[in-house]
Amino acid sequence: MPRHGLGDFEQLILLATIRLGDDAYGTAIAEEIEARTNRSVSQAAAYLTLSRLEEKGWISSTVRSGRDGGRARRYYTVGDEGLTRLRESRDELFGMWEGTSFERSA
Amino acid sequence: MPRHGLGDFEQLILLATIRLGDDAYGTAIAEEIEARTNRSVSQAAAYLTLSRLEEKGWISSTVRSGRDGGRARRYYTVGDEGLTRLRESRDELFGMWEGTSFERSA
DNA sequence: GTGTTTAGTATACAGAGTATAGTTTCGTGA
DNA sequence: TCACGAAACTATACTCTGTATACTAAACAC
Repeated sequence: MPRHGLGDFEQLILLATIRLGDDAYGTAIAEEIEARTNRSVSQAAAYLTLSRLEEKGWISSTVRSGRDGGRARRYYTVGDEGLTRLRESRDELFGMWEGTSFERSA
Repeated sequence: MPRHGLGDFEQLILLATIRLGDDAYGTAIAEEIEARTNRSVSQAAAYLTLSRLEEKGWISSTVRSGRDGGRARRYYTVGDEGLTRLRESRDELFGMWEGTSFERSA
């Protein structure tokens, strides 16, 4: 039973990865989501979701040494598959939100 | 391990219920989602999610006889808890989407 | 009262979300 | 030079959500 699209957390992970661009590694991704959503995100949750997404081929990663020393980091990039899924999720969600009186603002 | 917020499908179900207003019963909710998202939704998926949401107290339901005859239907209404969860999900998602170059359009 | 349609239920299982705990790698300073 | 701490990442376990298949119930038409 393959799933239809993205889970809600997967979506946040992909968006955070895109946002961070060249600096998207595990801990930073978790912090980006925390910062923008006021929701606490454990590192483990982020890492586990990242590796599941990588297994599916929606993102890819490479290890690069930290520039300022420190332990090497695994940096992530969202691939074409991931971008496609994101667009689908966006269309579904925005289509349902539109015109609900919830659509914007607080 | 209670969950943080709404799953993606739960969100669609709540939004469809709000959209349909006075005419929100199981089959119609499934069809509303199909119509607005180009995604196929089985009735069973909709009913199961509706009853789970009701168990949590985020929506409520009453049975009313169909006006045009036919089998009686169970109509759903989103309660305060549900509305609150929806707002939270909206804020999280829109906050992450904003400014990603994915934000709008096709 | 059989057949058809619409509405809803039961069950089972895979997949996504979360928590707790642990390991590895590097820098620092005694 | 090695103990310590911090940052980055891993392992595992478990629950909640998502999905599919199959089934039951009520009303209508004939």
